[in-house]
Amino acid sequence: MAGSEESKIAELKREQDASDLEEFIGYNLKRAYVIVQNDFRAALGKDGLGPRVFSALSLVVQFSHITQSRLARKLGIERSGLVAIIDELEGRGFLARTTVPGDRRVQALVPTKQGITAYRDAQARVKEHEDLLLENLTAAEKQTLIGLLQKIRSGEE
Amino acid sequence: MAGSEESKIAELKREQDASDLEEFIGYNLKRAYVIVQNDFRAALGKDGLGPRVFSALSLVVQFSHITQSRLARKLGIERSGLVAIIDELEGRGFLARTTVPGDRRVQALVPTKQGITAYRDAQARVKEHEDLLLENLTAAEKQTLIGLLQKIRSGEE
DNA sequence: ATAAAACTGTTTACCTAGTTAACGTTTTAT
DNA sequence: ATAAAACGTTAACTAGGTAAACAGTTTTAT
Repeated sequence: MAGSEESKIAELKREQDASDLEEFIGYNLKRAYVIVQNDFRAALGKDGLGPRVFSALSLVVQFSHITQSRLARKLGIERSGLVAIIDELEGRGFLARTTVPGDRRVQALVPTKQGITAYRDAQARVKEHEDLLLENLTAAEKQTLIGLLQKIRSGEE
Repeated sequence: MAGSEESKIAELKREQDASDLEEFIGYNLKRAYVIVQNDFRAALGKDGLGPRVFSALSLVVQFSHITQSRLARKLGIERSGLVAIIDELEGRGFLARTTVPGDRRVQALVPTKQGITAYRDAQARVKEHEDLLLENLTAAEKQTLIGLLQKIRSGEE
């Protein structure tokens, strides 16, 4: 056992904060998520895109002409919930709902030039903030973390 | 480069799903968090404790006579938000708000016997479900994950 | 050919989880 | 003694999501 004065203090401090909760993946996940999400909001500012609107725009830019149903599935949310998100992006002039010749049910989502540049800009700012927030994690650690999180995600269809 | 038929297919599939979003820690964190949180709810059932109520109870059991302010700080939420949580736990008969002799502002939170057994029970069920959900992660991976998440958490005061 | 089933986008009502600002009470500092 | 701070609480608000129902459209069975 470590016997130095420092480690005893550190041990004591850890004991003080320690709780059953720390053992749960879910709890740690949530606490970390809240921190990163707050940083995200700080990165894009008060009138900037919210996390979910940013995510939707990202996918529309990358997968032009995607339908709302497919987009909702990709985001892992219900398509009813996507409506307000697309409304906002359309309202900001970042994408358009366009009709599709073969199928009058769907409306393909097409990013505008403005939407594309807005996304590139936001992407850069978020990345910058995230890098700063996580500066005490090495590149390898970040990659490990993403790998483990995706392993959790891979469980769901 | 891998040349087998399988790897080409796997590569194609990965490409199809790949998006800028996967690079963001925040996005991966959120998606994983949603999965684990849903599992948590499944573990405790429709009328079971919600995640935050469970967390609050956990800390009250472990730190008997804690005040609401200190508890809120431990949970990383505002003390105003804690009121409803404590109301619920008190309503279920899992804890009591008790007056403190020296200070008439505070109300020490004391778990009832019922609260303690309810917590032990819930704790076991959540752990069981979490283990099952994360069965494709090794014990070492889970520990690594927790360590990395706590490294993120350690950034905030 | 026609009826049934399935899919698309949408609205509405609801739920969970949290914040900020204000207030009355009590305690601490000056 | 008085000002400042801390405690628990309420009220109004924001964010993010679900479930159920709907009208219109397309696909599938028969």
